[in-house]
Amino acid sequence: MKRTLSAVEYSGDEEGMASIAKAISHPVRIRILKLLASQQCCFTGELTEVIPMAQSTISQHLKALLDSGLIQGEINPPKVRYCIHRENWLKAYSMFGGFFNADLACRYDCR
Amino acid sequence: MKRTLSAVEYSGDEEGMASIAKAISHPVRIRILKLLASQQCCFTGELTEVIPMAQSTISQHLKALLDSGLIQGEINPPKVRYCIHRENWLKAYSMFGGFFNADLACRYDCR
DNA sequence: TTTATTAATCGTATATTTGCGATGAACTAT
DNA sequence: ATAGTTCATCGCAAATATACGATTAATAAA
Repeated sequence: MKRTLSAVEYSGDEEGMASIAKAISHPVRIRILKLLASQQCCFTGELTEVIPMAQSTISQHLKALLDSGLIQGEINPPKVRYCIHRENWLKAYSMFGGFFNADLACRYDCR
Repeated sequence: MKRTLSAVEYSGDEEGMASIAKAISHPVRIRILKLLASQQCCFTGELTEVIPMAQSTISQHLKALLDSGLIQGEINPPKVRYCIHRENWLKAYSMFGGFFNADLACRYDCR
């Protein structure tokens, strides 16, 4: 890609929000998160059985979620147990809540 | 891309969330939304002056936001006035709020 | 040690996203 | 009618994302 020389500078907030949003911008990752969040305790790789996708693909999506910080993984050989990363989950909650706050946005009607 | 024949079926919710998330998965689109949301009244194309990016690129991002439903545009020749789409904005608020609801997710600690 | 299980990673193919300049469309003003 | 303004769209190039099968790594079980 032809990249701008003087690239736009974004705030940490802007990049953070975008990064979390990107993590949940694919339906299968939303499903994975819902599955993990609905487990009483945490979840392992039965995801592969529940979601009709190649194991490698699901592993890739898990990595994306890990990188976003929304989940965490605990190695439990030969299995790996994934679960929601509580702290970051709460952060995301307040992040999106603050962003989509109705009071901040569109105080006046546009029409 | 080699596409799965029997693609995973997603719920409307899953696709809706993913679609909105994708719309805000780029920092410049977050900035645009923040600019629009912070305007007392609505905004036009001064975005081009405020954001150091080619006009065509910004137009593309605006289109992406339009398609997501998060903003709306009113043609006001030769200008176009963009603003937050209040109703969909509120929908997004409750959507993300419900998703990241702390009670639903991670009731138990994983470690 | 050998075998089985689980999951990450590699390599590859294809699709999508991102960014730009150039052009075109729509409308105003002269 | 002509020129100017604003913005969308086109066409291109490069980066990223997505999906898969094959392989590898790590460990448990035999």
